[in-house]
Amino acid sequence: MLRTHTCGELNKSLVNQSVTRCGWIDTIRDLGQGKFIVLRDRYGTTQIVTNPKSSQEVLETADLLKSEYVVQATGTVSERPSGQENSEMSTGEIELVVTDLQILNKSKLPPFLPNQRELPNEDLRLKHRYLDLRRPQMQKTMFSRSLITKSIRDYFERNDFIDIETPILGRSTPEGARDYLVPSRIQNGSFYALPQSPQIYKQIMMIAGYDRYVQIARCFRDEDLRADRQPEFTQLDMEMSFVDADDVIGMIDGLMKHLAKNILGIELTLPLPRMTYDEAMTRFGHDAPDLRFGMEIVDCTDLAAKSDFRVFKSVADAGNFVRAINAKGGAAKYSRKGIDQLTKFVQEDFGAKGLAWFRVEEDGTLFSPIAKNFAPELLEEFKQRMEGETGDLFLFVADTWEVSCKSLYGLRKRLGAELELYDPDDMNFSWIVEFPMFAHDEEEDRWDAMHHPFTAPRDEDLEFLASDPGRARAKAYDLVINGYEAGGGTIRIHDSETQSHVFSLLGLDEATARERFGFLLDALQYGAPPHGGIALGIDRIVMLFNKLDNIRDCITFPKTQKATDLMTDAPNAVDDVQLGELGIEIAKKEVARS
RNA sequence: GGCGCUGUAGCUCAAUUGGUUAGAGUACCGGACUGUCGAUCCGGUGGUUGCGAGUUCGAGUCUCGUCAGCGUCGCCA
Repeated sequence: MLRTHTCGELNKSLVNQSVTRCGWIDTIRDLGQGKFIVLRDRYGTTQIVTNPKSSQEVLETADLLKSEYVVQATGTVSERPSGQENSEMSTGEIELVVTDLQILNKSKLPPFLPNQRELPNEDLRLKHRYLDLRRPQMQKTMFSRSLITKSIRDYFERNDFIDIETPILGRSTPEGARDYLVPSRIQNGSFYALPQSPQIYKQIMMIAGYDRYVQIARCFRDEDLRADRQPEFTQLDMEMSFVDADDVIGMIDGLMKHLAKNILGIELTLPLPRMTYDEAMTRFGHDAPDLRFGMEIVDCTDLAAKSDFRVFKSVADAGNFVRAINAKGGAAKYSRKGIDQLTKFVQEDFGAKGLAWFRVEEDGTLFSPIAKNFAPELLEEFKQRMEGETGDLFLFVADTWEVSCKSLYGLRKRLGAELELYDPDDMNFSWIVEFPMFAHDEEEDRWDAMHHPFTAPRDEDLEFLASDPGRARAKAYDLVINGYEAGGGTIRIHDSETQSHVFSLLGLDEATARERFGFLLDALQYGAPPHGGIALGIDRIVMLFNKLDNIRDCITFPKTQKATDLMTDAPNAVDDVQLGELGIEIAKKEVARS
């Protein structure tokens, strides 16, 4: 070992001992007769000092030091003179009076310094990720991530789960997200797919009798990126046999309590609250609502039908919806111009035709450019329904159920942040349950699986599979934290009769189903136990537990929005020899990257 | 694929209606200083304003294109 101690562990108990530490030069303060040099490693920082009594060799070496040099410093731990302690530093009571100083490696002047106050632009951080990862904030997140995965593994081990690895090279199935494909050299023209999730393998493991499976699994989806979405991400994937939805939910409840305590030091009360999908859509317009604040959606369709306002009336008469949110105290914050921006927002992002608004005035009356279309008594009814008070701003979307949900959800999320309706440090855990089995695809007039085609219907909804598929609810559950979908799971179908029924509803004929999922259908016929599970997004959990607002800060080497790794420049072009072995020719060279 | 924001010194940002030699802080380099800890003080280096066209007497500023980063909609069973 080149060191006896790290930079975070020196304290008064070591005074007068000779110790050796290694680290990076964080700062140098040169006072002429002596230098104060702060050395940094992942455990912390300590100050080392030179003075006129230092050896000539030490002084000469100290003169050569620059930012981010890697050094080895041996010296005597000394108490700092009275009044010179630094309470900001964990090692601030002591310093190291250096007796030997070695430069282990030099550093070019970095484009940015790990201790600089203003964060550089993200592209620069990603290009020089090794410098960015030296920043204490990034290190803190990575340690937190490590602690989270360790806690997860401990929890599942205590609960008799088996940690099992599943293949990365798998079979492509055209369901769901786009696959990342890997060409086969041995079988030219054939491709593996990287897993979007280990879904099918873990079901097979249940059939194989490994009744409690867990894996921290890397998953891949070739879709566009977002602040909370990367093409390559990590899931906590688990599956259990002989369980129903409550058992899986209960197991994850326990995990969340364990994590909240270990990572955040807070006690969660179990069970975590649950809300049905239908209730979430009605009250919040979304299946992953942020429950840290209110501002729920209020349905005013019946009132709208009584107005002379053509837009409201026609929408109501057509069987669509006039729904609203009340931005409490929002009238002051949103001027006409501000409301115009909100209108543009719902139009451009959610396809709403417009945004009607009312302001509650000082005298309690409602003001709006469209108010003249409403009888005074009707306005009063609106105010009552919206629980309006002076200074409130009502925002109405009159549209289809889907558009009103999306628009009001978007507005609620935006206004919640802009009006600071919640404490950013709050953590809200809840379940959304009883998702629909199917979503109707209007364009192609067919049913799509809301989750995946192996999801089991609720026992009491079995009959709807035949009579009214849109009414059938699934044994499905999503964990929502602060308005983010932290994960989702289902109880799976384990009998082939129900499975065939679902396939036929999805328009999958037997031959197609066999071609895509034959191995699973076969396996289901050899004694498949009732089973179900869940997958949680580890990156998102790290993000939420660390109060971060983007997932890239939780991943050591993330991709940009164009799915590039700025440090390695992946993806890159490969030479024709490599392509030739794979039997591949590029039809259209759009980008030639080196 | 759509919409929007951003791109100026190593870094973070300024630059009035289009108008003189594009500034500041920080970093860096040199000097001073025995207790600093965002050290301080003095001096200095540093720019093809992402790239390419166009409009104009004149473009960091306006227009078009393009590249990159970010946000978002579509998409993500």
